[in-house]
Amino acid sequence: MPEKPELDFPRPLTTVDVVIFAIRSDALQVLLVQRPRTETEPFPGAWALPGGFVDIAGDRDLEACAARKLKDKTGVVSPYLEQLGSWGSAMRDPRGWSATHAYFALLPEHAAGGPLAADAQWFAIEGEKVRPKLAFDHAEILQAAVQRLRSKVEYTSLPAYLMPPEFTLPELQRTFEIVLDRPLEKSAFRTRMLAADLIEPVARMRKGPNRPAQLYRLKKAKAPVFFARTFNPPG
Amino acid sequence: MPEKPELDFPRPLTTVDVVIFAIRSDALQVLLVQRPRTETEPFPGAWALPGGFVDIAGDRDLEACAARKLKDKTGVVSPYLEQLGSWGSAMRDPRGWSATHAYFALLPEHAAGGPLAADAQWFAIEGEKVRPKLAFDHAEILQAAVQRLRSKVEYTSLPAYLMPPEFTLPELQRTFEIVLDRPLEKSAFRTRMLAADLIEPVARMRKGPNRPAQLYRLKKAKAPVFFARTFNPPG
DNA sequence: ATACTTAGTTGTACAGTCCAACTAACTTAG
DNA sequence: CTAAGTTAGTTGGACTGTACAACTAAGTAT
Repeated sequence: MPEKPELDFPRPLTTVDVVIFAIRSDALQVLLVQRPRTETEPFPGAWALPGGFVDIAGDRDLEACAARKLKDKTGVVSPYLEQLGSWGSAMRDPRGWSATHAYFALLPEHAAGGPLAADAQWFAIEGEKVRPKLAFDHAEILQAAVQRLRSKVEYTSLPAYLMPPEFTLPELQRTFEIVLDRPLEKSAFRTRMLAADLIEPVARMRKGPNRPAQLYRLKKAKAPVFFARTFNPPG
Repeated sequence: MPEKPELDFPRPLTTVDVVIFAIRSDALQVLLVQRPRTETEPFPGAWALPGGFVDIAGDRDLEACAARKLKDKTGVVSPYLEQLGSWGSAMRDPRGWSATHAYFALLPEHAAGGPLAADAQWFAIEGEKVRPKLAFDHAEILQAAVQRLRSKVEYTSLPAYLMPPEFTLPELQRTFEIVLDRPLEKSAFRTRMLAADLIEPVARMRKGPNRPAQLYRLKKAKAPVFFARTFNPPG
């Protein structure tokens, strides 16, 4: 064994990628960025998750690095940022052994409407994928993010982070349904949401062509609520 | 901007750590290793999670690296190995910016009884901690592992991986209770386990000083089962 | 007024947990 | 041989929350 063997080990490339979700046009969408068309870069011109190398001089930790990359592309700070997992192997990046730390973020509708970085664009989720072929193993990471989001939406209040500051219960239910891609039962949904210490009514109504609906807002600084059951007990 | 700026970025140290759980002496225990007492190593003599640097020449991917480290310390292959998350920051390792990919593994009782590496030892979980002070941020990682395990045990069949090849329903319930650190209701537990397509009876009974109990085994190659509810609805 | 649409409630059925009491099968003490 | 003790396993009633469906409420449009 040589001295200081470990520090002399070659180190993997280390990146952070962020899967940024929002509801836009009544659909679940994800933010992608187009890779530069430089020949020295892998996957030139392909779409990829926003992300990049950890800056060990500037980034305090992985989450700060993820928040920075999110802010770079959207200009906003996400109300919800969760670590998704890490992917590392010899093959995933043609430049060599690399590992990425993946996060996923939920942006409220109004925040997702703002200006984006020039290379960024929203894409609708279709199934667990997105239409363009993604760089690296980002299709796999995106699929894991969609699965994780859907599975948590079964028993948590995560979609509340996708809502504007004030919203009605039918709008909240619609957001759950968009994420889950299946209809939910109205009365059970209302019972569950109102029983949770999650939202509170505001003194206004949403007026439309039909019966007005009560407006609610998230109780302040609210962490996601965990429910004791999934929505539909399985088969 | 210099050319090839990113590849010339200094890279973080990259490690993999494994939180290995087993039931021993009717308690949830975790495997720790004692760090070498070499002066050039950080935390000499302290207890730490088994792990170490990724070998980019030998390890195909992160999970293979975790499985290798598990095998090094216990000699066995875990029936359950799940990624827990990653921790990376400028401060967690005195040698510089480092990131670790943490996994957690569940060993069946009989596999956890075998010979260990010389520097390895089992420790009981007390609360969400272990008695010795751990190196690096391993106390935080261990705490996250215990929380993840407990939370998943509320609605999955994970403890089945901690059981020997044949076991009774009361033994399985006891394992759930050890992990959750709280008693469960007998009839609801049996209903749930038998309704799940998880275990099957074998043609033998566990004989003891009292009424014999039916022996079961896991249905083969069984992925963990997810239940639609937690055990005790909160509130 | 009447039809239409969406918001919100109500009632019955059902699934599964909670709690408690019960029966079953074995060992040990006397 | 019987009685006591222990653990395995079942049963039944109360309760919680979803499923399904029908209902009422409040607005707009014709």
